[in-house]
Amino acid sequence: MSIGAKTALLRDYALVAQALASPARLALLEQLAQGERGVEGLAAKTGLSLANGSQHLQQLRRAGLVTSRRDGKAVIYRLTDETTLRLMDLLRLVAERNLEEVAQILRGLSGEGEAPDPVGRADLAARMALGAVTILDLRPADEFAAGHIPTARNISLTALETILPDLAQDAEIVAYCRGPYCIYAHQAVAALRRHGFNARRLEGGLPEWRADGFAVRTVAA
Amino acid sequence: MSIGAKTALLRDYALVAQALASPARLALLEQLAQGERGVEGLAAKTGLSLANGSQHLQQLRRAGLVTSRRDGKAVIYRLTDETTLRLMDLLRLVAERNLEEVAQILRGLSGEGEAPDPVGRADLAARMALGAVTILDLRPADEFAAGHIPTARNISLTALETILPDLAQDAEIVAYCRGPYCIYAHQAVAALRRHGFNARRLEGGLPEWRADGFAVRTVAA
DNA sequence: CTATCATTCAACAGATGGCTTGAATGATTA
DNA sequence: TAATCATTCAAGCCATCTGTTGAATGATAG
Repeated sequence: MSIGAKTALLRDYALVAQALASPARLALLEQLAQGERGVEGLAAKTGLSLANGSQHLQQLRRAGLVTSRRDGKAVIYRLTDETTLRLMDLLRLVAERNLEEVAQILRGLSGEGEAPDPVGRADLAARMALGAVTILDLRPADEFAAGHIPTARNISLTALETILPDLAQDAEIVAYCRGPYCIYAHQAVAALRRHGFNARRLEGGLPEWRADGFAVRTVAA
Repeated sequence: MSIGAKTALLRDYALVAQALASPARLALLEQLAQGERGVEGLAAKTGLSLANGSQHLQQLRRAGLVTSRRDGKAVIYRLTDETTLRLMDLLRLVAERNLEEVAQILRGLSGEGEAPDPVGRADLAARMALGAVTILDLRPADEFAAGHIPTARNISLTALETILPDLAQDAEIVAYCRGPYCIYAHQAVAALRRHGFNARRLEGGLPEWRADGFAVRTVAA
């Protein structure tokens, strides 16, 4: 009994890790961190087939990372709680520190120049109160509409060049996207810095900002 | 390039999760959290065959969770850093909150009575300064010898009954073992409370205590 | 009550993971 | 230099995981 309890516990803890152990499921979780969504939307966003996405979602549910409810004929999935965000961020942290390939990819995203340290979320909130910061949201328009940092401007990476004239050369710019796995903000910061702007990334993304209790604005549908 | 970078990053993050996704490897990590060890010792402690244990350890190394060095003809493994402890604890937290089986097993370990909240580590340190607490270390003697909380008494679960007369009925007792996965402390607390003692678990175990920077005593060999 | 539609299930093929056995490595020690 | 010893490698077997396809479910809308 006692010896079996330990085994059963380890098996269950491993089940949670197992749920995180697939690129497809991590992508689903990143999407779910933006807000709840139906199966079809999630599959489309992550490039999975419908049945495959559904199966991955069920695996996440068995591990307790997501829950689902019915809304009409659709099934809406959402993260069970924000602890999952911390798990995902720790996975990234360990990979970044200990896996050479990850460090190399991230260096590549930042271009030749050194990437400056990201801006802390409390830090950004303080600067926003002073009104002295330009915030760029690099996510697709629908995710921006579902919730974004107040005063942030939604812009795609490809359209970034076109708004350069709008930006004051001495402005302080902070870019963010989905969260710690998202690379758009890295690339945007690299591009802006190549043009001489003072740009940095936000630490984490919108989900982390929201989890910290900071204000989120939505666009009325 | 850009689209491939995202895929590669997710694959690497999943690799870290994959390393955690096996009961055998979680057991190895729990052991390694007590201190560095050779392959043979780790295999013996976790009940794995030598070759199998070696393969699991290599998988952990590929994911960057452990590192190894040679010492004479032995290979000594150790945790890369203490971030792994946080990952393991989060896995437990999610499982405890969201998986019914886990909650049920933990309730079973605590016996009929409600288990009191665990004692925080800073809390215990403060009480120790007042000298008003009895600390029990439930781990095997060799792990106790490799490092334990000062003033703690090493006692096995089976021998616990024999020391009951030593304990003052009104003493405050705090029990701990390997870490958040260890069940000895749960069981010891349940047994002590059945006998009317005021016993609680320490939050986490020795590795977490050490990671928080509190003093650890070792027994000279 | 029937038709519709989003989601899930079932069955399959291919790939990967886990454990065992026996041989190979590579640093030490005699 | 040869022998020893802890560890790792290689090969094989079985189990599990992944993604696909087509059918089944179950709630809504007509």
